[in-house]
Amino acid sequence: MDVVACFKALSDETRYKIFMKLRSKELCACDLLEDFDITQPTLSFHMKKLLECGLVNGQKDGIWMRYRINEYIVKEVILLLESSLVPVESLCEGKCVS
Amino acid sequence: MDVVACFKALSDETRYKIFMKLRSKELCACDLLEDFDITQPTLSFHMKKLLECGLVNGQKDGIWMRYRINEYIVKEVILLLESSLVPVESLCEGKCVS
DNA sequence: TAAATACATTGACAAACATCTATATAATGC
DNA sequence: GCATTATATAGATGTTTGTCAATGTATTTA
Repeated sequence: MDVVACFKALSDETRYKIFMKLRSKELCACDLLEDFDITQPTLSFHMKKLLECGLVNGQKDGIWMRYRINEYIVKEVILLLESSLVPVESLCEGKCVS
Repeated sequence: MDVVACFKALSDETRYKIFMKLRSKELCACDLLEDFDITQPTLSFHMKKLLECGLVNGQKDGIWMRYRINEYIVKEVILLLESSLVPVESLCEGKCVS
């Protein structure tokens, strides 16, 4: 899991909105295309970024691509962010014997 | 809180590492500079990005700048990511009366 | 098999970004 | 006040990114 790639994927306004539109919903590219003022190739470019980092899964279904959030990866990203909230004491701060 | 700006801040390998180095520690720029193979102006550029989005706070202390993670903003980012994990039922899916 | 639909890929291009050197600013100590 | 130290800013530059038009590739249906 490349967390920096995940952040990069979410660091574009359009991709972040796409990600949020996928909350608890499977959507195909044509659904998403209706909601954004971008061309189909641009959407395809953005979906590729979201797929490559793993935040979104894509499944071919006939002529459609069904996209959905990969909760496993999202949870991993959350865990890494939470690790930045560890209280000072638990990090030893040079006082631990080990 | 501009969550996309936060993701953008963390979407660079160096900045992500800086952020992780700040876990539960206050560090000044000169501390950070030792750990990375970049020039001082480049570090300053990265710190500005981390400050602007709010993920990191900076406090001037004499000639030093003391940086630390802003837990409040990190928690907000985590909450937004968690909202992408909401189970389908709770989103109504068009079946709710309201 | 031919047309239509959904999506991906390519190539081009302007804008944004990460980096550097050089210089400026601010605080400290002599 | 002057030298030193820590950090910020400005300007330049090569790289990456987001976007589009044009085209390619599957898949379904007539």
